[in-house]
Amino acid sequence: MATSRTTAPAPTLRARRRAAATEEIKALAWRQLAEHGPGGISLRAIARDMGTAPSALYRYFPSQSDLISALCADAYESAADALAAARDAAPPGDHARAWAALCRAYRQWALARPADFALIFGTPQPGYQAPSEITAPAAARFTGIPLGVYAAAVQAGAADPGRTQIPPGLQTGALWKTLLGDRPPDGDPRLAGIMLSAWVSVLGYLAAEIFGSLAELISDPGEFYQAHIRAVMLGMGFQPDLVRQAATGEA
Amino acid sequence: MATSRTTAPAPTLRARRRAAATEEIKALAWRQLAEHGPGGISLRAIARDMGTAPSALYRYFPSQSDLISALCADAYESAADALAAARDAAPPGDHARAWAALCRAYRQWALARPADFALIFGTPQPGYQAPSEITAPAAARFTGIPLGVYAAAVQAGAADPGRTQIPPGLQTGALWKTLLGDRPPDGDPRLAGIMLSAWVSVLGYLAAEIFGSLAELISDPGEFYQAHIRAVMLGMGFQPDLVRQAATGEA
DNA sequence: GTCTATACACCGATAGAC
DNA sequence: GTCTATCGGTGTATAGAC
Repeated sequence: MATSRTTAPAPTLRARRRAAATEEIKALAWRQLAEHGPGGISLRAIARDMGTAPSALYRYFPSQSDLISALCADAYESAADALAAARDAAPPGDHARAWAALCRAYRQWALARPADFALIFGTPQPGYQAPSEITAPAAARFTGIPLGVYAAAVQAGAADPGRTQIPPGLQTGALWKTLLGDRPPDGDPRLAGIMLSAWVSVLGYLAAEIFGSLAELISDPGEFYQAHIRAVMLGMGFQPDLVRQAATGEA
Repeated sequence: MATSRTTAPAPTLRARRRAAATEEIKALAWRQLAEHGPGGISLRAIARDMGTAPSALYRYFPSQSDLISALCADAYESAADALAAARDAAPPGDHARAWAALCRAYRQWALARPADFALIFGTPQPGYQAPSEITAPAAARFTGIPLGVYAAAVQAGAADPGRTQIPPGLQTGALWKTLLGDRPPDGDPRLAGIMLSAWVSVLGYLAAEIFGSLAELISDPGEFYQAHIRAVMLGMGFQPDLVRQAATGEA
């Protein structure tokens, strides 16, 4: 154990090489994910592309499941980044437009990275499920963004939870604790339930569009998505006139 | 071609044996689907369970894709049966309760047969997509049931499309033609769009619950589903007082 | 028409030499 | 850390007996 006097985090060239290899593995896995879908991630193919032996990869990821878990976390981070960017780019005062922008960014992200979307929200892979200790932080950041936008909208009076029929006291899952832990429920306790119901409605549209069950039903998905968002916003208690003017602009 | 004077459909013991074998293959495939998820359907395992050679199965299904297509059609039929049963069991006059019963049956079906749900609404399998000439009829029957219930509710005055923000003229996909072909749009043209938006919201909840992205967020999925259904019904223009009394009973 | 037998290429994972 | 070799598994396809 006597390598050096300082136990400070040395750059450790070895560690850098290892991190680079790990990133290369994930990048190639991500390409396979996009091309062949989840379940089409082949360690052998990755090794072939890297010019190494398949068994060498097991030094970086103990199994294929661990590799996919890492991809799941990255996908959540990617989605959260897209939402955060849309939130920050919205004009500060218009909360209804901010929510609509969030929904648009959500769809744009899902359309741009359908494999990531499927990895997170689609059919779980047969054997494993993403260990929540890896996924949970990224998932909490992802879900926390629309929650924050909606809470701000309610506080500013752009949305009124009283116009909904969502009862209070619905959220008691583990993730809500990490989600709302440092933010005491000073507002309406129904708020999280309303947001989650709406968020799930948006997810439903995206799943239907991206997984294909919507293609033969409608001709203009973008226009239909706008209408769907409007309906969802009304269900959340947004002011109807704000909804009407917020959901314009390309979907 | 001179087998007999009558070209009438003889029972043809051979054909019966073939049909029985086909059904056995599908049953075993369905079991694998439930146990190992889509993509885990192995022709070799089916052959092993049947005590025959793997290649023998190719006489019944030209490829694995055709087998899965058959399963897709069966899954759609199964879901449509569940919805139709709920519709027919509902008290004739109460249209709001009929819609809520439809949603409950939808969830019950999805929970009872998650593999079928994933097969139809989950991540599409990498290589093939279900040929619409096989899937479309069953899918049309499935989607037509909630559409009929909602149309009846609107006609009876239980729901008012004018309370929504769904614009008309959204539905122009191929399936809508077979869906509404024999039923001219005598009613509100927005009707189909409203129903589809709501149906997709319901699907979103089910996808989130069954695919696992909802588990760590809420503790009582059934109660949350009820609340979600209420919100969706409001978005469809159902009378609020009818919504309040319709969405009671176990979810 | 039906089935058996076989060959091919691919996969994840492991053991052990270097 | 990387390699070779190997195991058991898979879907696909073809040849040929009955």
